[in-house]
Amino acid sequence: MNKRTTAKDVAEAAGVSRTTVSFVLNNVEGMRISEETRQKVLDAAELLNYHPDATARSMVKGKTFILGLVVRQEPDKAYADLLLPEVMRGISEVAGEHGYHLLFKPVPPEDEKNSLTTLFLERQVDGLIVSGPLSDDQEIVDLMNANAPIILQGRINYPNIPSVDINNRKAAEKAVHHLIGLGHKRIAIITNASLQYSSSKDRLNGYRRALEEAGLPYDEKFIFYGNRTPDSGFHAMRQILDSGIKPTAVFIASDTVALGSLNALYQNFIRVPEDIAIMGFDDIPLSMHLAPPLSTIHIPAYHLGWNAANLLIKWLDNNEVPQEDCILETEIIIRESCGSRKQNKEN
Amino acid sequence: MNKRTTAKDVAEAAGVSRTTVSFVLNNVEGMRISEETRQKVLDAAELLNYHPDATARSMVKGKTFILGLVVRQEPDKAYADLLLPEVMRGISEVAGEHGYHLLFKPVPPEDEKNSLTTLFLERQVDGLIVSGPLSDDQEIVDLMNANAPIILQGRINYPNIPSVDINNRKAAEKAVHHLIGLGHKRIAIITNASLQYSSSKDRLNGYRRALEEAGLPYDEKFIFYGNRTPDSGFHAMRQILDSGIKPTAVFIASDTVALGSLNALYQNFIRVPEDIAIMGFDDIPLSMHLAPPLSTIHIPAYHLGWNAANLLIKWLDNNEVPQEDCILETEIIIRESCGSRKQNKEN
DNA sequence: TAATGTAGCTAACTCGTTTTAGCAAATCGT
DNA sequence: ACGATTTGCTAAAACGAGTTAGCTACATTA
Repeated sequence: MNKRTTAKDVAEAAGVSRTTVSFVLNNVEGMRISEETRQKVLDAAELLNYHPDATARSMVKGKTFILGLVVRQEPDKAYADLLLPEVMRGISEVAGEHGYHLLFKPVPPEDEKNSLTTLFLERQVDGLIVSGPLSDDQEIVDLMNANAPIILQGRINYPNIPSVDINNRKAAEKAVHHLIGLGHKRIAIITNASLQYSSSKDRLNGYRRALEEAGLPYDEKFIFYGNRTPDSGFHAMRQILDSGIKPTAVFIASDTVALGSLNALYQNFIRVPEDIAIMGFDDIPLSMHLAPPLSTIHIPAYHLGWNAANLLIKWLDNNEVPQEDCILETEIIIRESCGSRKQNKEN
Repeated sequence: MNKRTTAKDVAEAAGVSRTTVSFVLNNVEGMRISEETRQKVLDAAELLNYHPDATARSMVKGKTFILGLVVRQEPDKAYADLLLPEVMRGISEVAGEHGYHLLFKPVPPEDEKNSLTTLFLERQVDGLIVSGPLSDDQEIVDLMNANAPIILQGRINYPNIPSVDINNRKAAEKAVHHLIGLGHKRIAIITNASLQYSSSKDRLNGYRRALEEAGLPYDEKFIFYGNRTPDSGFHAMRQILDSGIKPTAVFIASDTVALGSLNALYQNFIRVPEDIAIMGFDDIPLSMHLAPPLSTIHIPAYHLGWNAANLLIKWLDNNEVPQEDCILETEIIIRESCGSRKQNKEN
């Protein structure tokens, strides 16, 4: 069991002090090191294959250089989320550029032991990005008040928490408006998740607004609930079919959920879009490959992650709390699942 | 800017030494602490909301309690992988139970700066799980020789590297055998990735074996290449259609790739399974929800992750290098994309 | 020649824990 | 009542870096 090589070993090999080794290897400004010594140190470090211990460095710097990405869901749902990887990719890209690593962890809301707070207070991470918070997430509020650097990917009912998000309400409105424009009057909705999540609530609100603006009735019998998984979409669609409400269109507020719904329709020999129109939400990468390709709302997931990471790192590096929220634009993507009677063809 | 509370603060508040605080909070065996002092310390820690600094603890323990999950792919492909989240879930579950966190990072093979080695030598992580290695991955060999705790999820051409895997060759053979059993004689293949990856090579070999066993010709004109993305599947299928080889069945060695292929067929009004049979591989969670539901080979992804994490943690905690490889069983899942003329119905 | 400056380096402290070795007081045995 | 043991606690070292303050030797200036 050979031990790690430390700065001390390099110092001895080069015949200088540890201090000098540190100065050379970190290119410390204002420190006068002769070119000769410099080379000796570099050669010794190279020879011994020296890599500074990140833990020790964290210790003295007071930073771990790790960002935490926390998803406010049960692990099975967190890992089933087909949009999240894109968000992660955005975060990971920025993190890498700035020398940060990414620690990923699903932390369900009521989880006590592995709580958000612990993650931060034990200094496992320098800061957190919390994806998909509840609209009333007290733990986040507490953390913010304790000056924890934390960026929301989503929204909570509490002011002044830096966040990166889309306008869910407006986007859902756009989606339903599209269905209405195609002549649909009996439009059901399957939510993306339970209404304790702000995104679910907002999307449902958008659905309602669109109906009301068009003078169509908002009827609770047309509301069904998904919970982020294809399975939940499967069951919700079965409920719709069993309910006898006979919608001509369904707005499914999550493409992941829509996957299961489409399967339920397929199994019942109901054709899309001929027999029923389906409008999704999220534009997960595979939506375009479904049969039929899914019309949906595009969320710039990569950019959400990118922006969240940038805000957080600016906070950490410059110690300046981001002030304005970052709201990115969504885009309606018309493919084939609504039967584009209008000859729309974006993307 | 209020400072963190340290063990020293707790000690002062409780009127004892830091040593005692440490003993009490860690329940150190064999150390005699009076119940009275014990309570004073616990109360003080509670009152001050004390959380021990993970970095300092790592420093003295010589462990970070972080596992690295490294994917041997470009970030865009790593995050597009629809099976990986299941593997992660398995790892994450075990890691959590043993007090480890999970650091995720795509590290493409030729990447110099963010290399695997750095991750380990700088002691960012205690050990690594490397997913999807190249069959000839020198960096992994070097790391192993440097005694780094590292578990492969996959296989490389080098002995004695602990790994968790499936028998790709046999599984692919099973898949193609199924197609042959249905009467197909003109069977094309789209690989899951480039042949530098061992899994791709093994699956292609399985395809070849199945054909040869059945006395069917192995023809290079029937081989097409995917690279883990739906897009690559789309293009490969287009090539098949353009090639004029007119297969009656295609074995696509990755469900993710198959997604794009199915889309290409859909766009060309080619029906599955009526006009062409499609056999997938991986059984990603959404395969069952596709239209038509995809027949495929089930990989126990969660359990691969679970086993990899367990091996790694055993290695780290007990300092015993796992000896035997762990090969999990696959299962053929017959759904509808091959047109089950035989009345098979598993799952 | 003595005072000042500067180039080139290092000793020693710091970060917040865990852990080893050991000390004083209380209890025990005879 | 005196030595041996046990109880209950603490001082100090260690982990591996970064960083501050300062030291020596030599060059420059008055």
